[in-house]
Amino acid sequence: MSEIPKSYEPTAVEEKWYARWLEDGCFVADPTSPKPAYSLVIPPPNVTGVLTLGHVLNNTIQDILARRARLRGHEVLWLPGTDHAGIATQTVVERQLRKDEKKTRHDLGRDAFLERVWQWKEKHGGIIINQLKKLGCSCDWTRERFTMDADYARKVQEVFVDLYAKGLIYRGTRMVNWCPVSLTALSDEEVIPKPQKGVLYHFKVEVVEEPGTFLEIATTRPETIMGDTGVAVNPRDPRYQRFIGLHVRRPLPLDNQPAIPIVGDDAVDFEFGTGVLKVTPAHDKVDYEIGRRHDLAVLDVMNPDGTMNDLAGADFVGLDRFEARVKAAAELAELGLLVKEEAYDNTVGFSERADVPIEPRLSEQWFLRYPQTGEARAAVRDGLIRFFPDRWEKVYDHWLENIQDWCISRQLWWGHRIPVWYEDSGYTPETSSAPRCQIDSPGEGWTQDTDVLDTWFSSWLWAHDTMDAATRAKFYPTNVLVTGPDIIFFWVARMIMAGLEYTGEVPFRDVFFTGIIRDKQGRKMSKSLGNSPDPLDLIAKVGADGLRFGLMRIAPQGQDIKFDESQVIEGRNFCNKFWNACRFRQLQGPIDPDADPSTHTLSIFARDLLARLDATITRIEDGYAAYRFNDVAQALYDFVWGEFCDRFIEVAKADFFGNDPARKAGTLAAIDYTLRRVLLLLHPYAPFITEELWHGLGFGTTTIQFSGWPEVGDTIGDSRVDAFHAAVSQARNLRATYNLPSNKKLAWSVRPAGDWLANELPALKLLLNAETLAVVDFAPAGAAVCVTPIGEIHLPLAGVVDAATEKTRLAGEVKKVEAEIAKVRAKLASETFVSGAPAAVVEEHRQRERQWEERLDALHKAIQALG
RNA sequence: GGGCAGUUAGCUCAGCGGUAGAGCGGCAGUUUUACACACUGUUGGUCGGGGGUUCGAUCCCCUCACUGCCCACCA
Repeated sequence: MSEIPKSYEPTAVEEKWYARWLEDGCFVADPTSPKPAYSLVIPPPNVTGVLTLGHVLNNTIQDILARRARLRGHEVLWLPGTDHAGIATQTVVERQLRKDEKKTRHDLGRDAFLERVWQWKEKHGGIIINQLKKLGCSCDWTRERFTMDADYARKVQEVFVDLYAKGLIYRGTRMVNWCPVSLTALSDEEVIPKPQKGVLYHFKVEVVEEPGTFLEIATTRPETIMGDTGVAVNPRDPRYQRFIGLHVRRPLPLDNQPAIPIVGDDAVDFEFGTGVLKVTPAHDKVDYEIGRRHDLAVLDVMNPDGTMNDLAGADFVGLDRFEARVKAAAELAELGLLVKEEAYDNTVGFSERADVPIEPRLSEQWFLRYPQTGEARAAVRDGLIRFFPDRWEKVYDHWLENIQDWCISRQLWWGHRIPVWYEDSGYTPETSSAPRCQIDSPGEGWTQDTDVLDTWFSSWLWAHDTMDAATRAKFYPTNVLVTGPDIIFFWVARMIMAGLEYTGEVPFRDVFFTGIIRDKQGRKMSKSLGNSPDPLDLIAKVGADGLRFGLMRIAPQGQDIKFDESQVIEGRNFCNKFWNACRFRQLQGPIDPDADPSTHTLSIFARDLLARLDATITRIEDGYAAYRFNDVAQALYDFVWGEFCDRFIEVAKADFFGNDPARKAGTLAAIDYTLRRVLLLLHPYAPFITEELWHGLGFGTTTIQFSGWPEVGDTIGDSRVDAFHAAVSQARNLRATYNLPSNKKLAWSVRPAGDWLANELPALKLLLNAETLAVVDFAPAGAAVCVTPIGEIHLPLAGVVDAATEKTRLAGEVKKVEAEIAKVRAKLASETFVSGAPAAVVEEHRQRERQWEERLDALHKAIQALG
C-alpha cells in the first residue's frame, strides 16, 4: 500500500472489506470441514425492529467470539435470523393500517391482514439485518432464518402435535392475564408489575341474617363489586368466625342486590385491610381459587376490551373499567356505604407490549405443562451448561422449581396457528368427533383453531430447528449463547427444555448474560424517553470498530452499563492511535511479516516489549476464558497505547535516528513481530481496521480472519526498562518544576548508576528532549538535580536557580523520602508483623526500606555536591 | 415479603488480604519530523456508615443505610 492516511477513515474501509468478506464466503460454515466446530445462534431480533445499543453489545460479543474462533482454526457457524414477534409486529401493522386507511384488521379479514403483515415484513425485515452487517457481524447469511419460514413453521407445529400427544398440552378454562388493548391472553412472563399510587376504598355491607350489622371491606377495585359472588374471612379470625355461613347484601349494581355468602378461607390475611375480602371469581386470580373452593358463582361483568358489560347494571354498562371504578365509589357513597378512601400504594401487573394494566380474565386457552424441567435444572446445576456470571444459575433454578404451566395460545392473527381442528357442526360429546390435533386439515367440514401460539413457542426451538441434519451433526450443540438476562425465562430456560426434549442434548454449553445498557442517568434506553442513540449514527461518527471497542471496554461482566458517547469516542481515539502507530512503522521501511526477533540482538527495550506482549496475551487468554470482554479490551488498550506507543516507540525512535544498523534491525524485527500479533489479537474487537492494516502493512495478501492466533512466548523482561522510564519521568518533572516548556532544548547531564546506561544515552537524550546530554562525575554548578534509579540527572539552570534554592527543593524531597522510610520502619519494628506476616512480605518491606535508604543517601550526596 | 447486584477521585468504572488504579474531566505546558482523535507534567479518594476476624482489610464476616433489578395471589 502507498503511504497510509494521517488518520483512520472508517467508512470506506468498512464498506470495502465487508463486501469482500461476503464475496469470498468467509462467514459461510462448512459442515464437511475437518476443522473443529465452533457455533452459536443469534438471539433473533424482532423482524420489524431496528438496531439498538443492546443489540450492538450483544452482537459485538458474539462476533468477537466467532472471529476469535476462526483465527484459532475453528470452523465457525454463527447462525442469524429474525423473529416474527407476534404481538409486536401485529400491533405495528395494525397501527399503520389505522393511520393510513382508518381500518382495523377485522375490516380486512384474517387472510388479507396476514398478507399485509407479510408485505410489511418483506419491506422492513431487512433493516436490522443490514444494520448488523454495518456493525461487522460475521454471521453466515446464507443460513438466515425466520421463525415463520415454512420448514421452521412445520417444526413448530410438529412439536405442538407431539406435546399434545404426550399429554403435555391441554386446553382449559383458566384465569389468564388478559390484555384489554391487544385483546389476547398473555403468559405470566409478559406481565410487568408496576408500583401504582392507588386508592383503598373501605365500604360496608349489611349482614342479611342480622339487619343492622355491617361488615367493612377494603378494596382497590370497587368496579368489580358487581361481580362479587361472596365475601371471605379467615376462619381463624375471632372477629368474623361467627359470620361464616351467613350472607351479606351486595350493594351494586343498584338494581340487583342479591345476598351472597360469607365463606371462611385461609387465603384471607386478617392483617390486611379489615380482614374481610370481597370475592370476585371472574376478575381476580385468588378470588377465582377461593370461589372454586366454596362453589361460588362466576360472574363476568366486563367485556374483553375492559369495558363493563350489561351484567354490571344499567349505570355501568359500556363504561371503561377505570371510569366504572370512580362511579362505583360514588354510588357507594350515595348509599351511605362508603366508609373512607385512603391513598394506597400497590403493585399492578401491566401488559408488556400495550403498557396498560392487565385484567385477570377467565377464558379458554391452551396450556403447556413443561417437559424436562428436572433435567433442565440438573443440566445447569451439574455444570453441563455454565452460566456467566454464575449468579443467574440461582435465578434460573428458582424459576424452574416453581414453574407454572405456560399459557401458549394468543388471540392474534400473526403467528403460528394452533394445529387443532374442530368439526364445523360444533363440538358436542354426543354428536361430534373430538377436536383433532394434527398439522393438516382432517378434510371438509373441519375448521382450524383460530388462536396462534405465543411467539416464544417458536423461539424455543431456535437452537436446533434452524439447522438441517448435516449442520446439526457438525455444529450442535452450540458452544455458547449470548443474550440478555431479561429473557432468561422467556427464552434461555425454554430452549434448554426444548433441546433436551427434542435432541436429547443441551442446546449450548455456555450462556453469557450481557448487562443492560442504560443512559447516563441510569435509565433504561427507550424510544419514549428518546435517550437511545441510533447505533448507525454512532458508527458514522466513530466507525464500527470504535463503537465496538469503546462499548466492549466499558462492558463489565454482568453489570449494567451506563452509556455515554464519550466512551465510544475513546474507542475511535484508540483506533486512530493504533492506526498511527502502524503508520509510523510504515515510514521506517518495508515490513517483514515473518520477523523473528530471536535471530537478532535486541535492546533491553525490545526484549521488554516482547515480554510485555507475552504478558498481554496471557491476560487476554484469561479474559476470554472467563468471558471478561472488558478485561480483554483493557489489556489490548494498555498494551497498544501504554506499552507499545508510549514506552516503546518513543524510545525506538532513538534507534531509527541513530546509526547502529544491528540495533535498528532488532528493533524493527521486534515491532513487526509485535504488530503482527497485535493485529491478530485486536481483530475480533476491531475487524475492519485490522484487516485494512494487515493488507496495508503487508502482513498478508489473504484475509486476516484465518491467519492464526498468537501463542504466548517466553521472553524475559528487563527491569532496567522500568527504571529508565521512571528516571525520564522524574527528569521531566524537574523541567516542569522550573516551568521550562517541554520544547526548550537544554544541556542536560547525567551521572549513571550503572555501565549499561552508556548504551541507552541516545534514548535518554531523546526522551528528555535534550540539546546535549553529557556524562559527568559531578553535577554542574547551578544545576537542578534529580536522583533516579538509573543515576543522577542534572538540569542546567545557571541564572534560573541558585544552589540555595536547589538545596531547599532537595531538602523537601529528603523529607518525603524520610517519611516513607519512617513508614516502612514502623512496620518492620512491629513484632507482630515480622512474626505474623509471610516471610516474603516481610522481605518485600525490607527491600523497600533499602531502596528508600539508597535514594536518601543519593539525595544527601547531591545536596553536599551543591556545596 | 423473599432473592440478587451495586455503593472506590468531579464523571464512568477497574482492583478484591500486604505502599489506593485507569480513562475522561480540571489545571499548566507543548504543534518535538506517527497521532492535538496527540504528547508532557499535575490536581483529585479517612475505597457508603458502624462493628468484627487478622500482624495487616477497599478486599473476608456481621449489621445498617441508600440505589437498581428479579421473584411473590396481600385484596
